Amino acid sequence: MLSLDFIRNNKEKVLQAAKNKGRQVDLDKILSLDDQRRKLIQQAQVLREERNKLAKQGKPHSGEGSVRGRQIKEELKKIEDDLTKIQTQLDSLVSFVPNVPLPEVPISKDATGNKEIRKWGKIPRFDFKPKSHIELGQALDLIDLERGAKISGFRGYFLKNEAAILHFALFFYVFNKLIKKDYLPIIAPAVIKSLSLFGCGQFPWGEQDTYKLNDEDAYLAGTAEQPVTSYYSGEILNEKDLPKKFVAFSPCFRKEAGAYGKDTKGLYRLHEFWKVEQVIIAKNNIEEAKKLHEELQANCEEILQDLGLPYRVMIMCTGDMGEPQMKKYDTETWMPSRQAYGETMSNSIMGDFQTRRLKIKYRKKDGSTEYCFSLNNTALASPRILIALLENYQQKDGSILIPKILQELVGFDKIKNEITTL
RNA sequence: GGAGAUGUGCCGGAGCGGUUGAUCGGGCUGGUCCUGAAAACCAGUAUAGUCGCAAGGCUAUCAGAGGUUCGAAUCCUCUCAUCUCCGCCA
Repeated sequence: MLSLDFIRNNKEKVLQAAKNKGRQVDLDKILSLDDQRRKLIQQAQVLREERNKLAKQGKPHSGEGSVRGRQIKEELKKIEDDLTKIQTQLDSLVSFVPNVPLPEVPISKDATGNKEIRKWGKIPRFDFKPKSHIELGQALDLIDLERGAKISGFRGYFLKNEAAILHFALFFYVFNKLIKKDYLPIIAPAVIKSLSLFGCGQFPWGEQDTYKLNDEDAYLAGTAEQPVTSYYSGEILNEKDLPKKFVAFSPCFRKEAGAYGKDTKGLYRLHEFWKVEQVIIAKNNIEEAKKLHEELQANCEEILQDLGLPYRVMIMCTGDMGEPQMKKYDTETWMPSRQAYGETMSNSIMGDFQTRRLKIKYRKKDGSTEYCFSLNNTALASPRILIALLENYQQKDGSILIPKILQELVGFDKIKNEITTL
């Protein structure tokens, strides 16, 4: 959420940003509502002041004071009702104003405007017809999509045998790696309240992509970003404790409401997956935030390099970034069956967009307070990463090699070309 | 799921209709003293909104939302959270 002051003083900038992100906002309406709001607040304040003065005289029960008191009560009631209406309307409109991208972000309507900034690794050349992870999964009894659909529904899956072990080992490996870099390990709840979802900017835009439970205010998180960024909501942190770096693990649930017919086969687009996420709560300083953003980026690239998976890094253009974001890198990993890079990590600077909604501040040395900045990047999401892992490492004999770094953890160095029952 | 209790500032803990944003104690920050430290003493120590160039004023906030009243931390209703006991259960 942007502050009304910022909107007022940067009207053109905000308007342009919304346009570049393909969003419509009515800033004139917002500013005029804000004017009305402030007038009403002033009127209410004057009345309350008078009421307080009368009350302090301590006149009991009847007399002139109580007559005026009753008048004030009525006038105040009317003003407060008007104010509530305007405030509600204003809050709703402001909550829809997207964040302003940084100057270096390419301006474009859609994904075609994303720019590749870096590439790593060699795309494997197979001297045989490589299988997709679906075929491999079936041949080696690693993935059961049929029974997944039978039991869980569309996009359901079972991971079995070595794939199940690999899935676990990847999380553990990545978790430990980031702990060694002084990220605080945290396991986050997946059942969360709308506060978190609104605070992170998932709502109001992404409601149709979020599972709502039957309880009054309970949703399934789409990412640990939501619970973990909200962790300090309503709190004031100490400047000396910033930045707070988390490595968070949680299940993730997504309805994929807008994705019917997209990536319907295999492990690419699922309703339910697990993820290790990096989350940072930082000072309100864009230069520092950019450094941390690069750190988050370096971490996820290091993970792909450890795993020996070829990838490229994209800077996302205005039209392909979310509303809360100021700058975003997507890291895409090579997936042979797609003959393309597929998104595996997403790294964003949110500025104070989320922290303003969540009311996360920090106290500076001079005693004043300011909204924090928030950032987050995937560390590893599985099963999606298994696509790259299984497909890139497959061998002519039908087996699949395991990256060195995981071998000790999983207890084998290859998935043999035979159905194993572990 | 059933029964009961409780929710006050960074923490502990008063207050139970009328200058209470809130006694007091602790903590924290600054200062005095001291070779240094401790102790002691002095001062300061919430957040948000709003008006103002500023100094500063005003308003709101005692879990949250409503209500009663001229006036609410104090009374009423609902919600939420926590604790204890029973039941169930990884």
